[in-house]
Amino acid sequence: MLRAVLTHPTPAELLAFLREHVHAGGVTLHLAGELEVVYAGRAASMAEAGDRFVIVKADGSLQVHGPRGVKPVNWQPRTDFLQADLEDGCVLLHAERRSPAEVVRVRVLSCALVSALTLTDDALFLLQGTEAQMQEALARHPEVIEPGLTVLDRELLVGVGGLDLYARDAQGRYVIVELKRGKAGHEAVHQLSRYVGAVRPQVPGVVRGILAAPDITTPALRALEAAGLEFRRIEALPQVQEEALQPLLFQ
Amino acid sequence: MLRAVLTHPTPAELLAFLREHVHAGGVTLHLAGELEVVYAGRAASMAEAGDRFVIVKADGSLQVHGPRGVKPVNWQPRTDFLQADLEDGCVLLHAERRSPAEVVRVRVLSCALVSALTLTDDALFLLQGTEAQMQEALARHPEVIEPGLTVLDRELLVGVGGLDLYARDAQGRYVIVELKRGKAGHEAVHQLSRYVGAVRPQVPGVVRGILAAPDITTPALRALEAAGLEFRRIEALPQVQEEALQPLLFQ
DNA sequence: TCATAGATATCGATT
DNA sequence: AATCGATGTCTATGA
Repeated sequence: MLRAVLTHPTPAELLAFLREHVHAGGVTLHLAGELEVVYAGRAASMAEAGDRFVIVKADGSLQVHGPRGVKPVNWQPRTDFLQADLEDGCVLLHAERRSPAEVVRVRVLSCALVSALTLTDDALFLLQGTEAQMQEALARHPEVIEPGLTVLDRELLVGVGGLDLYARDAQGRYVIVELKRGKAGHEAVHQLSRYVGAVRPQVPGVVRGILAAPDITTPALRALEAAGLEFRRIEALPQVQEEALQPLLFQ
Repeated sequence: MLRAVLTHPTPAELLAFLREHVHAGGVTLHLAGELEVVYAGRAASMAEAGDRFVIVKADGSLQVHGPRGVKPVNWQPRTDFLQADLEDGCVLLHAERRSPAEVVRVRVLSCALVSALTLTDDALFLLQGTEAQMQEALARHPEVIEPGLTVLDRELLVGVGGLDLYARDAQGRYVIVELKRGKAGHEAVHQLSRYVGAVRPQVPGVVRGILAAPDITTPALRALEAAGLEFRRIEALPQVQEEALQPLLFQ
């Protein structure tokens, strides 16, 4: 897994190290030191310098981190071109991307540590508690939303975007359900409103719209009610939690 | 800047290393190896294992990276509690956060490389090309949007949310301008539509809504026209670029 | 603290 | 390639 590591290399040593490892298959590079970074792309440009570290992964993604926070100070999700050079006695990392056109240039003023790792590809991976799981749970147990509700379809496409749940209530009225796994805001109300407006002309009778979420912002609730739509608080999904937790036990 | 580095430490050596450096001031840790990660918090929980590396920064932020992508596979933006222990002969990193309650546990099955760096705090930093700059530019030169336009206000609050620009056209009609620095989509149309709807009842006469952006998606343009709103393509902001560059010189 | 909106958002699915 | 929707989005800002 560990291919090589150097502490306090000279620019020439660093350049040789980078050239040896940067384009080798499956290699992740980690370089810490005093760096100058320039980014230009999309609509913004940026310049920045200080104690930083750079990570270059095998897929060509590059990120420059500062002393704080999860978010990199500069990054490039995918590079079409990646090269290391000497310029004015300093190593220069140059990463380019087309479509959108972007450049990140990292000048290494001094390097304290550089390492090359071989990370084998992904391992098993589980995620639960997503909106997809919430949708699955409520499709199976629509009575949590409202007694007498029958689910007709999930992810039904209407114009642009898809309805989370398309159902019929006890009185036979069509019901459109929009799900949010977190607190619902304006955009959820507009989404639901848009779907209801798209379905109404296509079916006879009343079309109800229900926003189902664990919580809703106060202004969003006002907007929802003003639009004649409904909110259902989803407190818990007991069946789902048990089912979903099972895989964890067999880890 | 480089405090310490170890290759292939035993669990006991690794534990001692972590305990020595993890709570020292201004230290960033980098640990690569075979890791098992469990996250639980908010609405989701997740389990995941494989060749990974962990970065713990001085602010307590923790991120676990896999072989691909800029985004970490697991992370914790801020930790209230961070601790390293031995469990079943493996080092276990335990990071907790209250409000929201979240836990990330990293079990180190094997460690190839661990390092401790001291990154001094931030350096100079420049950014340009933001929406705020675009707003400033168009407020000064509203003729780019439309000849005869007079800007009345910027960031005017109406109910919830704020108008980017509030203006009057050559015929004296009120105009609401929504800006996007990139390609405008649905959400920009909904935002503008919401603002226009909020302002209309409060002023006499016609209220126009203009979405000003370098580009717009086809569905968004259809929605915009259906709502009786307008699109203005903003190709370039020549005056702004010069002005915006000035502060750079004095940084 | 809550609510809103921007972001070089990233990422995956689907057309 | 373009577009849309979700994200453990994160982060800044204002009420």
